[in-house]
Amino acid sequence: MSGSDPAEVSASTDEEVQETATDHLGMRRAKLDRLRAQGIEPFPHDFDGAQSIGALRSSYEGRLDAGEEGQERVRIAGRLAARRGSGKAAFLDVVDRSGRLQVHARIDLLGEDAYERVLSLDLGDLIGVDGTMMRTRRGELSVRTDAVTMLAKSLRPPPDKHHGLQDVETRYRKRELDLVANEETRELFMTRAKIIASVRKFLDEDGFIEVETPVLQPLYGGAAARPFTTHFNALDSDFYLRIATELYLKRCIVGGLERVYELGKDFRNEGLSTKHNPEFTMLEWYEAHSDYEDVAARCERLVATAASAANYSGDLDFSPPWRRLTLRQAILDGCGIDVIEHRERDELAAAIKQRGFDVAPNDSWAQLVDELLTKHVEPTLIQPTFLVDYPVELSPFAKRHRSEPGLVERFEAYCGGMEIANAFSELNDPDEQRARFETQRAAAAAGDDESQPFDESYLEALELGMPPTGGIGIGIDRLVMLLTGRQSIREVVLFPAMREA
RNA sequence: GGGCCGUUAGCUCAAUUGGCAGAGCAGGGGACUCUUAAUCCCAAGGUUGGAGGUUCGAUUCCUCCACGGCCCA
Repeated sequence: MSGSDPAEVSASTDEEVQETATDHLGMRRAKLDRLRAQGIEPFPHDFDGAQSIGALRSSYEGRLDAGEEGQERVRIAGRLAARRGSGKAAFLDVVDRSGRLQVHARIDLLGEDAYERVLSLDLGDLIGVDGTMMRTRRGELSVRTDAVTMLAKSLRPPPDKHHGLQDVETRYRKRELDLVANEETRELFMTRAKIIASVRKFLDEDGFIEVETPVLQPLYGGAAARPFTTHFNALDSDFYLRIATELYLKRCIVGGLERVYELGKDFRNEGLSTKHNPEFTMLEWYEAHSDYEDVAARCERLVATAASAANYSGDLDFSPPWRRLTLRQAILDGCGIDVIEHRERDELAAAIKQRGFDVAPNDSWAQLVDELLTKHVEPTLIQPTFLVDYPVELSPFAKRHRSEPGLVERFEAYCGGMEIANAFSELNDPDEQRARFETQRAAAAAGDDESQPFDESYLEALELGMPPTGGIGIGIDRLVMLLTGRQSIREVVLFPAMREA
């Protein structure tokens, strides 16, 4: 944009401003023009040396009595959130990521022109403030300013200064408005970052290395889910967005990396709900020479660590050890049906009907078990609980149980009525893995669109030899929901998936 | 996919049986040198989500559509 012509700017006089009194954008643009006409750059390039408001507040804790003025020069930067008074002295509330601080602006310290510019600031403008620290007579820590700098003019009005932004749809679609208006939202996403940082630190300190495996995959796998499909132009072939990182991470274990983790997005082409966003953040780790018991122990320690990083203070008790019970026992407790006693499909279906529950006519034995788990057990698992020892039919990548026939060494972690983790002693016998893929192929042929595609290159990797390995996937968004007390995944994802407006 | 609820000023919310669509905040003009949801005075601000229908008259009743929330599948 070229420099504005003062002659043109003068056309934007007070009469014209008055004419468009409720044209918020127009009013703000007029002020922008006026600043430029005064030779003031409304979008300067930098503003060095601003202190964090939160840090400044802490450092003045217990310092300065009410009405007292300090000597230290300070500089803060943030968004103008409120203004009180005007005549010859005004109070501004400036908000940065760490908090809010009052600024006292006086005409005798700023001079008439600068004070006039302070009065013409709009709520939402980004400003820098220089001055000295003081406490008002009522004890409010404040900056007594002698220089206010426009850092970026805001051309749109911010949401209500007191009620914030309430409309859920707008909060999700325009998260920046939510972040500007609602301190709670800012805090939530800072907490989310602390949780994720604590997870990385925990694993790094335990000798894991963070790796990055393909998001775009020629074949998807590692979970029961439908994928997103895309076209790779240069290769002229269809690719999939990953639904899990599992198979590539185990290839890293085959390669000798011993302890690996990946923290990133998975994509599942399925419905949206308060617990499902189609792209979501997953943590998976794999550790050589471990089994699912070792993984469970690490999982409960990791979650407890994350809870403390989040300053969690709710009703859930994450301290290890968590409750452990078998899947069989959990379903028996939850609905009085012993799924292992009824190992045949029709037999189980009869038992379920006898209990008065519906049975979908085409569900397999495994699907019936999964249905019982999801409907009757999962909602009751509030305190952290490991359900252990799953049927082999539900777990194509888990190693058969060392003592229980027909079961695999697998657990799922449940908390707050939600599944948050899924783990197993990894199947490393390539021939058995091949047989499991064959079973999946048969399921696919029978119409199961969540079955595992046959992955020959994964089998080749296993044939090279994978050490005994334990692995896990943890849903990070759900973990954040639990640790921040949110009921919807959309509250903890910055920009959740939304239908086009 | 089904059920229920919602959509009104920039934001937060009202509006009686179907009878001129209102307030607070923000924004505009003015007063104010310790306010903090500042206060006081004045003026302004609307295609009531969209399209139809019923009616003399629709924010209100009906149908369809869009978007969202909650619950169910």
